[in-house]
Amino acid sequence: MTEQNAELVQVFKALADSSRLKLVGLLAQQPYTVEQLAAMLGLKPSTVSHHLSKLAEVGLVSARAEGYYSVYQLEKDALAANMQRIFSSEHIASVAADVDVNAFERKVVSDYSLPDGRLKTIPAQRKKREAVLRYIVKAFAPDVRYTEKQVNEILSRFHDDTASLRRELIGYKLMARESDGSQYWRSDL
Amino acid sequence: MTEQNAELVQVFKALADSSRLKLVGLLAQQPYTVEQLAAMLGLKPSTVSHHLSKLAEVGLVSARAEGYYSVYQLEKDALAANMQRIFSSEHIASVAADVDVNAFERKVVSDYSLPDGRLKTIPAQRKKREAVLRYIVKAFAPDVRYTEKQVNEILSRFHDDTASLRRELIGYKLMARESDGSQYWRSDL
DNA sequence: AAATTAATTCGATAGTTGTCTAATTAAAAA
DNA sequence: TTTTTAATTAGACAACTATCGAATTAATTT
Repeated sequence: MTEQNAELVQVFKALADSSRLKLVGLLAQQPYTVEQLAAMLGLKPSTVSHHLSKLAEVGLVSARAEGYYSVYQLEKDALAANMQRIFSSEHIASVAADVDVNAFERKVVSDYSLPDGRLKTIPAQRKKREAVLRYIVKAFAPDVRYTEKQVNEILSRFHDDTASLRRELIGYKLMARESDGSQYWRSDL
Repeated sequence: MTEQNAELVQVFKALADSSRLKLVGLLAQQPYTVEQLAAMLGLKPSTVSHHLSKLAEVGLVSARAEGYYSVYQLEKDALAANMQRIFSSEHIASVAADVDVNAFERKVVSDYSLPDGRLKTIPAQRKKREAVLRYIVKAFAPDVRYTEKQVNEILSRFHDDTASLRRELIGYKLMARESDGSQYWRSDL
């Protein structure tokens, strides 16, 4: 989900600043007031307050009121939990879960197709040729046997050079044929 | 050291972007070319190249040339190493190692001091009073016994209300005295 | 009640950065 | 060799943000 990603990005953003990283380091030792932290970092209290609220937004620190002081402390559990969460390998994988892994192949097919659906050319480059062939092979039904003539008939809807297309489909193991060449069928499933 | 901090900040910055986090997620599954990644993320190749170079700067990904493609892959070891490094509690502490923890107390003393070194007032607030007293007590030599008269003589260089200062020094256990009140000495070492 | 004081919020500014298009480089295909 | 093609670099623009000073709020001390 994208929200997963967004939440993670927020945590990283919160830590991706030198001043805030120092704040976390200081609060890891003991709680401090805003004024104390400001003096130690050489920043204005308003600036430190701003940083602390960013850290608090993602749950890394919390404040308790004491007199008219705000005493901030590190939420060590939240920090540890985030770290666990962030770097478990399953999660790394899921960060990309919502991106469209087929977008590249679709783009290639689109780039090589004319408005009427025929191919401009057969791509010379391996990756792109394969993408186009994987698209073309879908024009054949699964579990159906075709004669060479029928195969050419279908392939001609994509490009005149049906011989090349047929040879490549076999080469990439997207289609297979009888050793006597009498029948063809999809073998990409 | 500040460089430690700076390097860490760079790693966090590298991960603090939604697109780059997706790139890491994708490359965690398998290597890809820039063109493929661009299609999957819906970005221009130049943008993806820019992101990848940021990730490469901190060692999270690397590229190998293959034809005129650049095939990028995730440096899983570097990722794991960073994670270890980042979240070991010792390191967290060291992130703040170079900030001046005494800056707050020095600022308080400075704020309450006149140009001639005397106190404007004795701070009413506990934290600040303690900071000032810790500064004043340094005017007494360690391991020396003082009469009350000598104590007052020294304290009068800071403020006329020597009685209050003396009482507070005892109260904060920065100085001690004989039960008969005949002798005073530092007890803050 | 009046005056201090710590914290927060608001507005402004300077610096950073994500993204794009255009130009350049390097390598492969024709 | 000439033409494609993938990648990178450079330049530009818009969005974001770290920091500060001023104004506001909330709580304490006098």
